[in-house]
Amino acid sequence: MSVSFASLDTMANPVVRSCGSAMLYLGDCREILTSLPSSSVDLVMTSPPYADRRKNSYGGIVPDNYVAWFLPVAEQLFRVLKPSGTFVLNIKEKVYNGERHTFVLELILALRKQGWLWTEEFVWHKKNCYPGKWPNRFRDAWERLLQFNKSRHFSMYQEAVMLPVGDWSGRRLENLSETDCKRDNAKNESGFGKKVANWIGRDKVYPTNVLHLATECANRTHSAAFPESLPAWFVQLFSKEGDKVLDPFMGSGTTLAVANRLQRFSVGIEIKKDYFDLALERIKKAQNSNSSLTRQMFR
Amino acid sequence: MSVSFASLDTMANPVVRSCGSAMLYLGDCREILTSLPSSSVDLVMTSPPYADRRKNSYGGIVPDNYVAWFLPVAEQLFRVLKPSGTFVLNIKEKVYNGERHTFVLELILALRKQGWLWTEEFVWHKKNCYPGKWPNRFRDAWERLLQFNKSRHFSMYQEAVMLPVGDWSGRRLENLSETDCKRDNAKNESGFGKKVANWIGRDKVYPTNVLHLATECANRTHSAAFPESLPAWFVQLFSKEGDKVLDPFMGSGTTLAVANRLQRFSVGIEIKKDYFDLALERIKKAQNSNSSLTRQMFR
DNA sequence: GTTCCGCATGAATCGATAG
DNA sequence: ACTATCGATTCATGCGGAA
Repeated sequence: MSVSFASLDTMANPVVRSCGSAMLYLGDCREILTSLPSSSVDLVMTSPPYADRRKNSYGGIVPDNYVAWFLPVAEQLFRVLKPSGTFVLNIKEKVYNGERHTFVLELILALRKQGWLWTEEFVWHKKNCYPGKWPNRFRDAWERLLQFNKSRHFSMYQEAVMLPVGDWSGRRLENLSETDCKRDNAKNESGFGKKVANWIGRDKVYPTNVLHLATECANRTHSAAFPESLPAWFVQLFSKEGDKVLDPFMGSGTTLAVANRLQRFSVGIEIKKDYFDLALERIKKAQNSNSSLTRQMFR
Repeated sequence: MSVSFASLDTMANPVVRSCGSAMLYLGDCREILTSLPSSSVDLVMTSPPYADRRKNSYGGIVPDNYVAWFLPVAEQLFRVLKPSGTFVLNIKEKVYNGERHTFVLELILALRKQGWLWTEEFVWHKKNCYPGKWPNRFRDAWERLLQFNKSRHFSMYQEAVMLPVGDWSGRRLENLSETDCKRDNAKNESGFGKKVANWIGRDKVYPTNVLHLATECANRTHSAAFPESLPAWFVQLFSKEGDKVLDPFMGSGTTLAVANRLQRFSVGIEIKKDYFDLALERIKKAQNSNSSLTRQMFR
């Protein structure tokens, strides 16, 4: 592991840290993105501040201004993304005055006008979503994962995210005792999904556009924005080893840590210093340890 | 069960059949809706014909014209719905030229301009979705269930859709063991794991806005677009016994049959005669038998 | 009567072929 | 070129027949 220091002389207070194959920028992504070369990124995977509830960063964007605020960023993402690349946006509108806000819908329409193709909308089903009880509403247990592309011919590595056959969740598990479950789960920790398939020893099936992942509560150090298995799934699906993954709203660096561990080059940008430091620390650790990714669960 | 004949003298070829507490209209809902009284319906639950690229198919609505086609219907629905009522729209955009079409997004925006409140978007996860394999896309396994209201104060009977543990009797063991595995793996700190154990002693659990239902595809008697448990859930959630439920795109009458069985008054409109006949026959049968609703499964 | 296995069946989508 | 049609692909589910 090597840590070096670099500077961008076009900016006022440039801070860059590289750690292995990861590069972390501290600053406003609207600025920093302009310094990245065109058509150099294979996958942009990000969960922008609003979905993260990080209201203080980026001046607390109110939903009505969200589209206008996001479009310049998206324009840069379009530029730095390879023609065969993919842009995955994790977002979910909140309730305002009793309604779901429409800024995500408007964002999709605006991005298309910008030239993006709205290829797909994945659903992330959060199994253990935030608890709560309201008289006119149930708990929100899903988020959008919007897939955008520059071209209809983009890179997709479906085999990398294949699943054990559906029989696994049905009859198979029924016959196993509880101790069997525990034992096999322990095995799974090192395998990141593949082991599960081998465990059954049967054919694999392709997943759907619905992702079943539990939100991680295990990590105490940072408020888990999303589980590692979420970016891991998209990193494996839309990039291969040696590709470059970009997260312009890095946060605590979940996407970067995963991309790094999966042998991708990664670029992260974060405007808040405490998050930046957190992410850097995390990448360093990931660089050293062989800690495994959390097991993914899809159905 | 009584079957009577009525006529609407404002229309050219009016056909109405009433069967018990259900009333079925044969004709174009844009016309027939105008004959229904204002503020008389508690729940509109419908799954309109999807926009389709084939002209021969039902309705033959081109996606680009979908919003313009739907708005007059929605205007009438707004009129006939009670202020405390709810409008649930089951819809999903298909892929056109490699992209998800945006007409659903545009429809939501247009409906809001019409005065509707976009209260919530439920996700119906179709566990057994249509098969297929493509180089750039996975199978589509979810549909939208858009909830619209006239007012922020609408009727909602959450207790009616709470998930009784008893309903799981067939698969409870599987569910528990599965969840136990996850708990052990996640080392959950928030007490979520304990909750799982409490489920056994607890009577009921509130659902989320994600519904897990399989499509009833190969049902010999009738192959419905959606399973009965889907409308059953919303009928129970947004209406009570003696309320009036309307489906302006009745199809084979799944929603009506369910509403009828749940002691609601129901009104169905269908433009195609073969579907109309099918629905009528179905209501008659439902009127006679005490067949239970398909078991619902949420996770 | 149970359980198990085989089979038809979908609110799908792409790419090639035909008009 | 642009649109309509068709074949190939794929998998959870319910039903019927077999053990």
